[in-house]
Amino acid sequence: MAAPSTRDRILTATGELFRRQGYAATGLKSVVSEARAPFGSLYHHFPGGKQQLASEVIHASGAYFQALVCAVYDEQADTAAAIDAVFAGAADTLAATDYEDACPITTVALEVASTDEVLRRATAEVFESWTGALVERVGDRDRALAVLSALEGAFVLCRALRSTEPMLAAGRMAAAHATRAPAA
Amino acid sequence: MAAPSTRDRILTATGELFRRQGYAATGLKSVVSEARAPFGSLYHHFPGGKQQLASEVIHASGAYFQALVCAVYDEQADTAAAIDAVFAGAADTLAATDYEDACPITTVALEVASTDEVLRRATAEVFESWTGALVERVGDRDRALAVLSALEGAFVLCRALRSTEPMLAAGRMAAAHATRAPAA
DNA sequence: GTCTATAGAAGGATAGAC
DNA sequence: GTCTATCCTTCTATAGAC
Repeated sequence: MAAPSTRDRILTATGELFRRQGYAATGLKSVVSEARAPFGSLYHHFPGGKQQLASEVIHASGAYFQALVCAVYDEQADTAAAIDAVFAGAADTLAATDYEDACPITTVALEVASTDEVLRRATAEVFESWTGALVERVGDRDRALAVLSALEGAFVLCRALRSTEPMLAAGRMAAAHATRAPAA
Repeated sequence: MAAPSTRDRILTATGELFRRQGYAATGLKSVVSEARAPFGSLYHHFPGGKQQLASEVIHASGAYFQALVCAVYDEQADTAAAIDAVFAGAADTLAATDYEDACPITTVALEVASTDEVLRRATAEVFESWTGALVERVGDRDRALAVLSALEGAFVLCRALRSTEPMLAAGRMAAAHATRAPAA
């Protein structure tokens, strides 16, 4: 494959730093240092500054994560097995990465929800896209939102407790719920 | 009631800022300004600086939130109604506060999980305490962690989407799960 | 389009008068 | 124990050479 462009390296580095430590704690100096790019290139490629960079990172990592989860999901034959596989896969990844590689946008989403309307909208678009993909698979929006809530919340607890236990517990609940008949 | 002490005003103000915008984005200058306290008082009462302040805030808001949730829970007659009441109450609070008044420590928990071991432990202790309170009520640790994951994740989605829909969907799932017979 | 240097504001923390 | 002034670092952003 071709070597990634400066712009792509900046996006990737920012995404990793956001996932690990969030939006406010991530300085643009650390970004260019991590991306091995000169500082000026950042404002050349992202004239809108930190906000534009964050907006693009949110959408890019959102799309990447959605593709990843859908790939795991669609390998399985039925809904229960698919949900199980997604939560078990998330648990494995957490354990294998020292609890760093969780949802790429949750931390940022919480930081900006009440402080930056542009970025809040970006995270909302990503969550809506994920919800749409889940609706196609579990059948209705109510169950899709419930399953996604379980996954997001389990990421929080696993990272704080440094344990995969919440992810596995949430997975059992989500799999059972997604295969139950919808309520009246 | 007596007027709150300078120390208490600092703790309260910090808790509100953390809940709204997180740890890294909250400057100590804003804290003392919000608390109407002189800057020097902060280091007089919290010689350990921002980390000590955050640690105390995490524990204090954690205890406060636990008491609040337990009070709502214990007013109900059975498990399903209790879980319903907690999630519905969270949804009402979110809508009434412009989606600002959510879990007081989630944002901070995610920010510090991979960057500050002292604070990560503080958030872990709080989550463990909540889990213990839930175990007493829903019967086992697996279901307690699943219900808590659903609640935490729903807070994330509700704040990002500015909708109570995820909280209500997660509540239905959690109530059904908490009343189901435990798996073998 | 790449890169360096720096401006101007805000960050955490400290000293010391009162 | 209250409060002001300040230190040094880091932040976002810009200017301008190459």
